[in-house]
Amino acid sequence: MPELPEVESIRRALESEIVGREVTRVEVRTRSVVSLPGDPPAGFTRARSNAKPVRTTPALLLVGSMITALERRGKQLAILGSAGPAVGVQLGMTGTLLVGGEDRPHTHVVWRLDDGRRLRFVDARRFGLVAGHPSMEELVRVRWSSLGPDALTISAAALRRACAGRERAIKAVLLDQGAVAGVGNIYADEALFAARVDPGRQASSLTGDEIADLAKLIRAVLRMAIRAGGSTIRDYRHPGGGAGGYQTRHTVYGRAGRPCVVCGGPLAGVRLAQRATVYCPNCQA
DNA sequence: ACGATACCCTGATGGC
DNA sequence: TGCCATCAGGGTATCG
Repeated sequence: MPELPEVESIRRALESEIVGREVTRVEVRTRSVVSLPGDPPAGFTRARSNAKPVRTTPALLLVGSMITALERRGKQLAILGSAGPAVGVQLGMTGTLLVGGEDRPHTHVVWRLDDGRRLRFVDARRFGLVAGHPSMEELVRVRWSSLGPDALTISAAALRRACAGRERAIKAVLLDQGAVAGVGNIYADEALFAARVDPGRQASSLTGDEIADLAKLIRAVLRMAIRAGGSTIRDYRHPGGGAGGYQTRHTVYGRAGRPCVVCGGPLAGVRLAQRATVYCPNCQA
C-alpha cells in the first residue's frame, strides 16, 4: 500500500517520536504477521495463520533496547535497537505504524515505550510483516539485499542498468523492487506521465535521454510527494493519524476517462503487470 | 534467468 | 436493503 513517500513520511514522523525511547515490553497479538529467526518461510507461516502459540523472543523485538534509529530502503523500514537487534517492518497494502492515539482494530503488534506511549503495527489485510533480527547486518542480509537502488536517489546510470536487456514493460520494471526499490502503482504512473513515456514500452527500448529524464522525474515526483506528506487514498495515515496531501496532485492515477491535464484528451485505463494503469495515449506515445 | 500467474487477506464500492 | 462480483497503494512462491 504505502509507497516510498508514505513510508518515508512515516519514518520521519516516527523518528522524532520514538528515537531515544526504550522499549519496555512487546505484545504480539497476531503471530502470523511476525517473522523470527527459525520460522518457516513466510508463505508457509502465513497459510497456517495462528496455528502455533505465541512464542516470546522479546529481545529480538527490541524489548530492553533503546530505539536508536529508523532506516528506510525502498518501501522497507528498519527500527534499530541499542542492544543490537533490528526490526524490519514491511507495510504491505494496508499496514501502518501509529504512536499513541485510540486503539484500533487489526492491531497486531504493540510495543510499550518507557514514556508510557505505545507504538502499534496495524494492518487490516495482513499483507505486512514485522521481522525481528539479531542485528541490522542480519536484517540487511535477509530482507534488503535483494532490493534495487532506492528510487528517491536513483541515478540515470542505475536506471539504465535496471532496464538493460529487460523485455518487460517499463512500468513492470519500475514496480519490480529488485530493479528499483520504492516505486509502487501510483508513483509509477505519475512518473511515467511526467516523463511522457508509454507505460507499455519495452524497458530495453528506452533511449539514454529517456532513461535520464525518467530517473530525474521519478526522484522529483517522490520528493514532491514526501513534501506533501504522501498520498492518502484509503487507509494511509501518518503515525499521528493525519492524512497525506499528495492525492490532490495526482495527474493520472485514479483519473481514467478524465481529461489529461496537459492535452485535454481522455486518459486511458488499462491493465498492465496485473495493475490498474492510467496514462495519456496522446502525450505518452 | 526471466516473465507471467496464483495467492495471501479484509474492506469498500457498484451493479443488479 | 441485500447480495455478489470486483477491485485496492504489495510481496512471494511457483510454474513455464
